[in-house]
Amino acid sequence: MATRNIKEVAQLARVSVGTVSNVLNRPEIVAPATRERVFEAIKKLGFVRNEVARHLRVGRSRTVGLVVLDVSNPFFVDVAQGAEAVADDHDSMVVLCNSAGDPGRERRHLDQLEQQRVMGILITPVEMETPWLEELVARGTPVVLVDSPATGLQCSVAVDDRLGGQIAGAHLIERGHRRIMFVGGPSSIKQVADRHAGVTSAVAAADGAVELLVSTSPTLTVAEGRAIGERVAALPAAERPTAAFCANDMMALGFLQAMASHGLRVPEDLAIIGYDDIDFAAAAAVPLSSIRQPRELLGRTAIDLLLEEVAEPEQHRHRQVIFQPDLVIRESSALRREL
Amino acid sequence: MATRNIKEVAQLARVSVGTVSNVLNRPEIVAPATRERVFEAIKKLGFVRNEVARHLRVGRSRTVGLVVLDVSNPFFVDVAQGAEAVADDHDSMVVLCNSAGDPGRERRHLDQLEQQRVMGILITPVEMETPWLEELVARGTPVVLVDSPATGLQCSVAVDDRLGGQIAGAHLIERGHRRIMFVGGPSSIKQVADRHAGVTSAVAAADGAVELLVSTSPTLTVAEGRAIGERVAALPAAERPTAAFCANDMMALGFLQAMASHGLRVPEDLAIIGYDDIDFAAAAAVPLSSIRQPRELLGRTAIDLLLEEVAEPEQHRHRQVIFQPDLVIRESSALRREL
DNA sequence: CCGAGTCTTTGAGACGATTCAAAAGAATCT
DNA sequence: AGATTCTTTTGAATCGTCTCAAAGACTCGG
Repeated sequence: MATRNIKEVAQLARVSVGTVSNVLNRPEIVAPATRERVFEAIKKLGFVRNEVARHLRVGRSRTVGLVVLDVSNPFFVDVAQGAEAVADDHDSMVVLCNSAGDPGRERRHLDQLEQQRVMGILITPVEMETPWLEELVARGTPVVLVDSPATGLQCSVAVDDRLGGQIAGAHLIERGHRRIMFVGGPSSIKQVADRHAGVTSAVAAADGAVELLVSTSPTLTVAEGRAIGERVAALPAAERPTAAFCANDMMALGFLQAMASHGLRVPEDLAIIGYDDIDFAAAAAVPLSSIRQPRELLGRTAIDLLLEEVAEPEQHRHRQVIFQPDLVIRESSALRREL
Repeated sequence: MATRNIKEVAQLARVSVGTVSNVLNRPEIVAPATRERVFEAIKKLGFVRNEVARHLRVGRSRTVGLVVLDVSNPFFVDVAQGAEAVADDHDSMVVLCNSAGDPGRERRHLDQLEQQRVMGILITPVEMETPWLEELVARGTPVVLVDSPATGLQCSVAVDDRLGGQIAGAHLIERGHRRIMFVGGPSSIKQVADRHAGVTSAVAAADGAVELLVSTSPTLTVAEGRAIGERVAALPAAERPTAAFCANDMMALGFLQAMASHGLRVPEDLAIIGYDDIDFAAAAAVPLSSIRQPRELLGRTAIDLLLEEVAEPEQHRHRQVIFQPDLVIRESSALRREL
């Protein structure tokens, strides 16, 4: 209730509001004695600067919005932590928003962030075409796309998902698999589409000797992975793939659970490889092979690009940063299959 | 750049700023024809309402801060999702802040939130005594403590951690364990202290027949769990506990990994039970027994209490809501040990 | 003691939306 | 037509802070 303002502080310290403002923002230009008086008044009143008014006057905010596809996926949490670490050093704040794969929620979050006049937005869009994102950019909010296609309209950081898919596919083929399933999500998500394209090209390179099955689901969750796993486990052995490449580790974990509950052994009966290499992948029932992405680095780089654009809007040139994924082989795909 | 304001809209629509504001806030009191003209102007200019100015004038914000101990712990992510679901229905926004167990970071986040004049704060404090939190409350920001002690100064929601510890201890004792280790964190964290007290009381109830070892670490992470696990695995079998109760599932997962890498079988050589029952617990190398907490409900209830306090500050009475934890038995503690 | 520099402090506008008393305009009734 | 009521619209004041031109206070050399 008793929220004090600069004017009350000025009164108590017997100075003008301008001086109080100076003490707050450029203390070095205020005479030490005055400065001291003002500090005392601030402490006595319990004054806390109203960032809202400051922001209104100054015109730019110190917070950055980060809109992710799924907060319950540790991959995005790690990206967020990377971004936050950098923001901290620039006394900015990252507000984390969860679109949960829903374009409607995504849009509401973007609207809110724009209304708050955030400094900028980092986003992993739900869909490849997002007209309102482009309008938002056109109206002047800097945006950096995270782990997503580069449209040239803004900066982006991404990991080469096509390459990741290719590496995963090549690895399974090298291990002797000839019947591989891609367990994916909506192909409207660029990452999913690229990983799929990657594994497809690896299969194509194997000269027709390898068969690629595809199973998709609306979301990339543990539950969906388990559901697809159930269906696969129910197939007669001859029709079943011998390996599954899951679009992310969450699905892979669910898929793995389904195998276990149906008494199928991993990797003997079916090998699994996931994507992202989240920390929980190594702790799974069968430690999960995965395609590793530099998660924190992704977040750090994204906000670096944003801060760069904000600092020098004039001479800023949009850039596309692309990282390489790595293959991490664990037990779930360790076995070499006899042909 | 081209960020339009209400005045430009008014000009284009040939009305006063007051009318534009009315269209935005109480469209029903504006004549349909005028309303239409204003909407057109808004669309043509790409006007987006400046929430900062609005907030300054109106005095209350529509965002709630949620400060958690560890964003990388899915438990807190689930709490956050519960809170966000409710916030959504009240077109409010939850901003998630991570104290990462560091009182300094916690304080910085609280300062920032107070400066932003958020509607209120939900927090799982790092330490039991947090003087600046009390000052913040005294200055008028409503606070709800989440999963934390009730001081009477504000509302709180929690799960009975003592009971949870007791249930976990009783379960292990019932399974025949006589040498149990509590794998905990800093006892300055109330949850840890309570879970410890709970298991201690369960041991005491067993009439001296059971020995309780304690191992603590500075943080409740997978890495710390693994480190303690390494030390335990290195002990001669006779000195080793036969069961470990970990202060949360993250530590339990780390502990489990250490067992596996030292060739110790779970639950045969050593049983494990965790706390929180995060989704990944069931997907672990050995599915993890755990004490389940109503995670989303915790978040929902917390923000409900906050909204209630904000809506009627006068007649609001602070309340302490306490939920009961449940025991979930999985393979990691399923075995009955022969005495 | 004066004038030219330095330091400090002042205070009147912004910033963009909301509010609300009052004015203007329309409709109804006598 | 004039009085009365109801509906719409207006625009000045306000929220709390920052900015910046200008005033005031000091210092110092001549």
